[in-house]
Amino acid sequence: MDIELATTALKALAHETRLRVYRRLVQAGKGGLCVADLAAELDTEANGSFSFHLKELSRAGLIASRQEGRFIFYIADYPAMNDLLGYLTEHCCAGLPCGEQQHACTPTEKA
Amino acid sequence: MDIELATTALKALAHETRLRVYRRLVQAGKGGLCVADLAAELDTEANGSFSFHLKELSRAGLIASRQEGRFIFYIADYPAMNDLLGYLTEHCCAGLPCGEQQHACTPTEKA
DNA sequence: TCCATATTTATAGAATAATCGAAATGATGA
DNA sequence: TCATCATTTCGATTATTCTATAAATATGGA
Repeated sequence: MDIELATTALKALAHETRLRVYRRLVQAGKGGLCVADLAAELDTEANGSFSFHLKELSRAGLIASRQEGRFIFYIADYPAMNDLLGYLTEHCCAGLPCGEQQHACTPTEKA
Repeated sequence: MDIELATTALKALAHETRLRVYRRLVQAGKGGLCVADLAAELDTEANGSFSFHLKELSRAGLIASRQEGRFIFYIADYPAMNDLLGYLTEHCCAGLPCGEQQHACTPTEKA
């Protein structure tokens, strides 16, 4: 993780719609959600603006997509998330013990 | 943590200068660093632009300040950081076991 | 008091990002 | 093939954020 990648990811998350999309996908697990369902759940429309935000999250490497018939499913990229969180807290607290724990979230096959 | 606070924090971090400041302060521990030292370490200048970025991080609740003589020390707000990280990963992976660990970083008195 | 240092505030212009509506693409089933 | 649904692309407009510069405030020392 370098600083450019990190700011791109943070910028992508720094928007209400995108943050809600991302959190919902993180919660959805490995199966992901298709655009229409995602929009419905977040009480918004699957229009140009929504598509733009999905692309921003994709571009930042935070989510990926997969086509299934005429639906496109988006899925959270868990390793990318863990990298970002790790980057924020790296070498914290001047090396003194502070109860630091690396965050880890690696979904199982079933999820 | 609500979504507005979260986007404010992420927006604050989504800038190269501010992210570098923040990471440096997280690493500095409870003592923090004064503006001039911070700027020197990050190879930038303690000018209006730098001050603006510090204020953005402050406004977002990510850092705090304390005056000591004519120096102002900035300090990372660790609980705020932990709240933000927790917010991003809340209820991840559809409730299935995924090795999730809450991040925790609570500096000791000495730090 | 006067000066130097540390930091912030103010303001304006430049750069970036967000929103909207309409048109375009691509997959599916009748 | 045609109509339809799901989604993206494009272009214009508006809003937000960044940078730079100068001036202002506050502190401590001569």
